[in-house]
Amino acid sequence: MTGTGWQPVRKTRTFEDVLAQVERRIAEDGLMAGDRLPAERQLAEQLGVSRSSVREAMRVLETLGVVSSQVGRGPDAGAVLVSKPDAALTDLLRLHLGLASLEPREVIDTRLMIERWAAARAALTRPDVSVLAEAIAGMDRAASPEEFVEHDTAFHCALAEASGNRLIAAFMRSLRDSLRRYAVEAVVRLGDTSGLQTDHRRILRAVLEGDPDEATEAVTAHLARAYPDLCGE
Amino acid sequence: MTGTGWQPVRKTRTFEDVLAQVERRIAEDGLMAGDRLPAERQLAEQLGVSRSSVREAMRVLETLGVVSSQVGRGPDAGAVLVSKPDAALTDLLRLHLGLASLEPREVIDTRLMIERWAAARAALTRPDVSVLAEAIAGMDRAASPEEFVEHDTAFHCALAEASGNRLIAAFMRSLRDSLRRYAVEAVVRLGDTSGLQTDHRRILRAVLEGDPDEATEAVTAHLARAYPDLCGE
DNA sequence: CTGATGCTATGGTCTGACCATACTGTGGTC
DNA sequence: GACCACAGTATGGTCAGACCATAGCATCAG
Repeated sequence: MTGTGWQPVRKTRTFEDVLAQVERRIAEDGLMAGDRLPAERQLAEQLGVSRSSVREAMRVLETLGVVSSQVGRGPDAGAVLVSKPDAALTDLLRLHLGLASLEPREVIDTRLMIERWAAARAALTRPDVSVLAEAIAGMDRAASPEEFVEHDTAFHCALAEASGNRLIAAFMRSLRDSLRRYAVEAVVRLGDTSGLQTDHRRILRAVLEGDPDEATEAVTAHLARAYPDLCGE
Repeated sequence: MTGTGWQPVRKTRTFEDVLAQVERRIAEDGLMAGDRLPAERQLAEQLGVSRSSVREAMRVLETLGVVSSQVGRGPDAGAVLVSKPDAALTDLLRLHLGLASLEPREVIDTRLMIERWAAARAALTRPDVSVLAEAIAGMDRAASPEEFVEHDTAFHCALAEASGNRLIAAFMRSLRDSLRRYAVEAVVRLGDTSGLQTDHRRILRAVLEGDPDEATEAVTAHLARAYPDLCGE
């Protein structure tokens, strides 16, 4: 289950074996999101392992956003395959930020990279921009920095969604979740949000007009305003 | 432990409580990579839960690349805090690709985005390029597409490392791991690798000369050659 | 036909046991 | 005193079996 390269010759643990078997079954049977996995007790018997080991494997799959477990009985109960990488990415970023093994700077830089790319892509695909417009209106109405950031996050995540790339959109959502604290600080530091709103409208206009270069430029200007100390790129 | 937003009012499971406690302890005590967590039995007693629940929490943390468990006794035994997000990202991508909830196109596009950014950054930071040069030499010596891709991966990952952003470098490694199969196919399809090598040398030169625009351009040209069907960006 | 009620399969949790591992300390030997 | 063999022990890994809460399902009474 772990990545391809691993130096130590460590013996494969039972739950790792379960993971491999489940992954193999997913690939061979062509299982998709929405399909059900066998019940824990059943899977344990099939693989000749204890239920504990199956449970640990399930926990891993759940952490990776691949399965969702529901108690009870019926079609929706049991371990169902899903596709929710967001929580996994968010947890990953938050924990590694907490461990100080990632600098905020690195996370913010990553966000800059994603956002510029997504804006250009969104301008090319001419998406539905109603969510973007609504988010801008929400920011206009916002009565507190927290509320402003809430709608700001919605705006930027919608922009990433509009790029049409689900991986990048998921990454963007996770980055925003991890950076919410810093975003609020930035808004408080700025005080006046009218400049940010001007930027947002410029980004929206560029997307509407299908001008990727202008969209990239607008996003760059926006982020330079929001994080002036990090603009040196 | 799960991300901030979660609609269902689902009762907090015990292992999630353990995760929260451990995370709190990491934050409050300022624990860093290399520090040890209490033993499973000890932690279970401290938190008033069973060892099973502690183990499930450990499995999650291990999946996220935050802890590493070692059996035996001594200073290196037990659950040690680490910082290895690579395997987590790789597993995440591979599983979601297997579930067909992510298209190869989306992953490859993400790679393009990262690579262009990293090349420009590397050109600005003037890193040690010996690894890059060695990777190019390795590709010259390669006797099979698999071997070529091996060194090609090393080259592109080294480029990402050279950007100085560990998050992006980790993401790049995971992307390459997930895409190894497609990379080999691309090399086989091309047949002749001399063009790719010309590109690699151009990228290396641009980084050496500290020219970020040329580096971006070189990477773009390289990827357009490697994935001609995806060049429409 | 409808509603109430017991049944049952599911995940969630706990307990207690045993194993393999790898360090630690002890004691004997040279 | 230095060194080595060996028992002790704390660690994670695994298993078996039990009990609980949940939630759909089947049955039966009206």
